[in-house]
Amino acid sequence: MAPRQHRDPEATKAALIKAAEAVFMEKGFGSSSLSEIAKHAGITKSLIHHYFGSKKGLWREVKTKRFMQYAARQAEMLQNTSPSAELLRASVAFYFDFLRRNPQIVRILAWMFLEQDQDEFMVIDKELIHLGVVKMREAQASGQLRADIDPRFILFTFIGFCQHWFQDKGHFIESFGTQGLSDDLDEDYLRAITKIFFEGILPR
Amino acid sequence: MAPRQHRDPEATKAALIKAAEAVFMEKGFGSSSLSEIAKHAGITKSLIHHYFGSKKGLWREVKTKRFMQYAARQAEMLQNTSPSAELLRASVAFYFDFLRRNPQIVRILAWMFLEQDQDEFMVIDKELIHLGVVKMREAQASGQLRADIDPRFILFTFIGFCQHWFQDKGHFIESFGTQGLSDDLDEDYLRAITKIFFEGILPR
DNA sequence: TAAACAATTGACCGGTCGCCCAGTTAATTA
DNA sequence: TAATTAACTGGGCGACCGGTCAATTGTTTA
Repeated sequence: MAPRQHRDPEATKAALIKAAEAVFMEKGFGSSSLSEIAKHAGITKSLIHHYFGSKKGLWREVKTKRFMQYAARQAEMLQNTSPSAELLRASVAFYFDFLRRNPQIVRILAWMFLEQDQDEFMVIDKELIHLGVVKMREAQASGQLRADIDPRFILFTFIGFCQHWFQDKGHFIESFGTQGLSDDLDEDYLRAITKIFFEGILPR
Repeated sequence: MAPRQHRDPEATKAALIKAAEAVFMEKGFGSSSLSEIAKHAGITKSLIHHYFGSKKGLWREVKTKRFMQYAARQAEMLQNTSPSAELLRASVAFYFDFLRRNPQIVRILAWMFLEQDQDEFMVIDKELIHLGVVKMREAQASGQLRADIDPRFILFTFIGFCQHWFQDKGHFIESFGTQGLSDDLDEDYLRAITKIFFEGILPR
C-alpha cells in the first residue's frame, strides 16, 4: 500500500472506527478480524494497535462512541419528561423513534449480552436512570401513575418494550405475518404497546 | 488419549453437544474453539468433524436441540391457555418460569437475531403461534380481553416481556440496583409485569 | 535548517485455528 | 471366521489470528 502523502490522524481514526463498527455489528467481537477491519478501512492493521492498543481497545472505542450518543438522547428524553402521563407517552414515542433510527444500539446491546461483555461505561447512564426513576416517583405521588408498582420496573419495561421490538421484529413478521396491519409496522406496534403499557390488556 | 474400549456413538454425540453448548453459551460462537469443546467433553477433536462436519454444523445442532425443546414447551403452554384472563395469567407465569430455568433459550434467540438465520426454525412454531393467536381472539370475543388491540401484538409483547427480562436483567441490577426488592428478583419482576401487562400503569 | 516527533508501512512472530487424513481397533455383517 | 463397516485417535497441514518491530516519511518544533 502506497504511503499516504497527506496525513490526517483524526480522519484515519474515524475511518477505522467506522469500519470497525460495520464489521463488529455484523459478526460480533469474536468473529471479527483486525485484518478485515483494516482492509475495509483501507488502512494497515498496525495502525489499529497504534491508535487503540488492541482489538479490545478498538471495540471499546466503538461501543463508547455509540453509547455516548445513546446516553445523550436518553438525557434529552428524561429532561423533557415531567410527571404527567401525557409527557410520559411522548417519551415512549421519542425513545422508540431513536431506536428505530439507530439500530446499531440494539445490536451492540445484544452482542454485549451474548459475549458477556458487562462494561464499565454502563455507569454513564446510572445518574440518568436515577433521574428517570425520580420522575416516575413524582408521577406516582401526583396520582398520574399507579403507585403500587416499583418505578424501576416501570422504566425498565418501557425500555424493554422498545428494544425488544427492534430485536425480534423479524420473528414477528415471520411468525405472525402482517395481514391487516398498515405499511408502517413500527407505528402500529408503537400504538399497541402504548395502549398495553398505559392501560393494560383487560377491558376497562 | 487411550481409545475407548466400549464404543457408544450416541453417548459420544450427546457429550459433544453438551460440552459445545456450555462453551458456546459462555463465549459465543466466534470465540469458542473446537479444541476447548473437545477437551471439555473428553473426546478428540476429530470426532466433531466426524459427526457434525464442521464447527458451524455443531453449532447448528446445539441450536436445533434447544429450539425444539423451546417449541415443545410453547406448545404445552398454548395448549393449556384458554380464553380466560386467569389462565392467561398462568401462561405468563409458565412461560416466564420456563425461561428462568432455561436461560440458554434466551441466548439462542438473541443469536438468531444477530445471525439472521431464523428462517429454518421459525417455520416450526408458526402453527403454534397461530394457535395462540386464535386463543387470544376467543378471549377477546368473550370479553375477557380488550378487543381494540391486535391479538398478535398482545402475544408478542407478552413473550417479549419475559425474554427481555432474562436478557437485560444484568443491566437492571447494574443500573437500577436492588434496594428494597426481595431476594427473588425474578418473582418481583414477574409480579410487576403481570400488573402492567394486564392493567397498565395508569391508576384505575 | 536541523532535530524531534508522530503517522504509516510491511515484514514478521509464535500461537492457534478449523480441518483433513492415514491408521487402529471395536462392532457388525455375511 | 473372514470381510466390512464405523468409531476413534493423533499427527500434521496451511491459513489466519492478534500483536510487535524496525524502517520510512510527512509534519512540527527549536
